[in-house]
Amino acid sequence: MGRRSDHSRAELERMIVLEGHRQLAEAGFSRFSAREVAKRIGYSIGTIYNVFGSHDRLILAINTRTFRLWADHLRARLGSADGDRIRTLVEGYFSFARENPNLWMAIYDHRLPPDVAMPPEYQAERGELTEIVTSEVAKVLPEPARAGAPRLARSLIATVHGHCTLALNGTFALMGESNPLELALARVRESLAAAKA
Amino acid sequence: MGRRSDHSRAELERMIVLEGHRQLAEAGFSRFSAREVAKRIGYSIGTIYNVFGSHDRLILAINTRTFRLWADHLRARLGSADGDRIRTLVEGYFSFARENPNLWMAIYDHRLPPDVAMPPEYQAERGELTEIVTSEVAKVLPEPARAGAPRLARSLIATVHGHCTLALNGTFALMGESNPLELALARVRESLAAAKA
DNA sequence: TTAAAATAATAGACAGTGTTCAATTTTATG
DNA sequence: CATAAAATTGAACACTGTCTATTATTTTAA
Repeated sequence: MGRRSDHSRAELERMIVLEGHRQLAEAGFSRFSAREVAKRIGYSIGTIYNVFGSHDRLILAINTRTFRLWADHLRARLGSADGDRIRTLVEGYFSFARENPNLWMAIYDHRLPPDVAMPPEYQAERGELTEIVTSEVAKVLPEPARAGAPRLARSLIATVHGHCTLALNGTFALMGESNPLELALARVRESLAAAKA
Repeated sequence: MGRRSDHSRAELERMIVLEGHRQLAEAGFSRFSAREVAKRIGYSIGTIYNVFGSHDRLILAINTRTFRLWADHLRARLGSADGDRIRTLVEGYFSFARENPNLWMAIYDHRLPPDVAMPPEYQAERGELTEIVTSEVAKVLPEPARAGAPRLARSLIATVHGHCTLALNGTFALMGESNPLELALARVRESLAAAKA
């Protein structure tokens, strides 16, 4: 059959990503099924492969969307932030991950094979996220230290990421730690204080 | 058939874990196959399930072994360390992950379902690893701050873990960062310095 | 020594998965 | 309307983890 409804190709693509997003959020990375996505939007598995080409590229498209939602989440929080924007940033990192654990973890669960290229949109959304952090870090640093903001921002992202990962996968609970967020924030503050001096 | 060779049950268990370890190191978590493990040691898939009961418990057994090797790796490095034991620790964390990327990542790739319990040996090996770090952190802290060593150690593990994760999955390379290890070490030093003051 | 019980191992069946692709149906165009 | 183009299908393939009835061996008991 050919085009069977009023959906353009772009709209079909959106439908698949949207339903895929829903599925990934519900089932998690390991139980995600492209067949199930197709079934739920009333298409067959072949259509998914015509549009996305592979499982990897479908996941990539879904993760790109997650990145965008995550960046939106941070921007919204920063928009209505009181003075402590660094805390807002760390809390925003954690809260998105906690509110969307399967989606957030899927970003890091998915390791793309060497033969499949990273889509430009994916890299763009990812870049925006780091840009948000970098600009906030720069704001907090005194003029002479500001040149080091990008590098410090990457490092602070890694620091918060590590705390968030171990929080979500239960490692901190196993270690008897009940407040990973405050732990992460303390580390970030120390590093910023050191950069100021 | 019954026992067909001179392998005791415990020896068979070891054989499976050993070959599984090899497979996991080669293929990585997503391409790991219990069937392939069985085939390579000359047994059938059923035997794996008689011994381990499920895919999850096999992975758990393999990851337990990885934890032990990792702890050994750190102990060996600390044993022949010069004065800078903190650097040795961070470097040991990174070097094990870099030398065994698939095994190291598999530890965090594997999310065990809520219905399968964590084996005591798993938790024990994991505990030893954090103990190594905690004791080194305690050594570096002045007497009055030493009570906070366990909590700080957890946090520093998370910090280094985050840097190591983003290093191995290519995020740092994408961000243009070429030396994640030194970044991690700098953050750790800052936090230790802050704890001393 | 032989019979019974316990153990070990197998291989096939089942329901899934990602992937491919020839066949088919729908739409658009001349 | 006829034809070309595009979109969609679903069966087939080679896998996967999991379960189970069957068979073979070893151990134990009589």
